[in-house]
Amino acid sequence: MTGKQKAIIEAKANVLKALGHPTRLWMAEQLENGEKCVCELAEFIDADFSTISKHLSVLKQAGVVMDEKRGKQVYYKLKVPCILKYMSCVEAVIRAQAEERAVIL
Amino acid sequence: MTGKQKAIIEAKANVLKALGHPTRLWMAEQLENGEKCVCELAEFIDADFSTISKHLSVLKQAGVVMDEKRGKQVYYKLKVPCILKYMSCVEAVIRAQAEERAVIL
DNA sequence: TTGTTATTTGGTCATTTAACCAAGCATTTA
DNA sequence: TAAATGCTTGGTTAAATGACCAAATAACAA
Repeated sequence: MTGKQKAIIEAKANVLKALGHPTRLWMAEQLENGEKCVCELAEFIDADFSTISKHLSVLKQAGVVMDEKRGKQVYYKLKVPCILKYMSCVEAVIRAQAEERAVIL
Repeated sequence: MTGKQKAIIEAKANVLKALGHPTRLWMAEQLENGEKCVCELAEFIDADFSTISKHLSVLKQAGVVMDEKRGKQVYYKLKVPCILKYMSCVEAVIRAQAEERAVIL
């Protein structure tokens, strides 16, 4: 593998990793219907504000979202909306898993 | 959020997290063209065999791959091949990121 | 049966992650 | 200008992760 190929795979993995946390994935899904300010997201998350802010910064770092300050508030939106189109397949994965476990139990 | 919704988002995040490591993502991509035994994957990965084996078990746990022992070898394959269709979008994300950084630098 | 090959498992350790709290910084409101 | 609001940053800490080594297991070969 060349250095470039390695860098690409690392960047891709980083995007997946950013979405690989329940709170962050939930946030990204909320942004599917348009931008939201931090306070709107925070309303439904049971965690410290600083924790929420840090999760958003992980998503931003990875390139999943972008932010814009307007007045007192900061608005976040998806940068590349297709990122959530994937979820139908991810759901197929977990459905298969669930069925399998059901058989085992 | 109901307990079920929470469980679903956790399971989905778990799949993304499993793919969110360069080595594991690379492995999953290798399996796109059909099953491979551990030794075939290991050939190109500069890590201990035990490390490779553990990465595969993370992918298996998450439901991304399945394994089958045949003779002395264990073969792994994608369980739900669509899991990699996504990558075109992930690539769009990292391309956007790269362009942005290029502008900054 | 003994050895060899292919892979997994258990243990250890350094690093990273994610949570909280406290403090900091803009922006707006009083 | 002072106080309040909305969010981020820095510090701390416990838990999770990922790497390696050594040992275990399983299947085949000698």
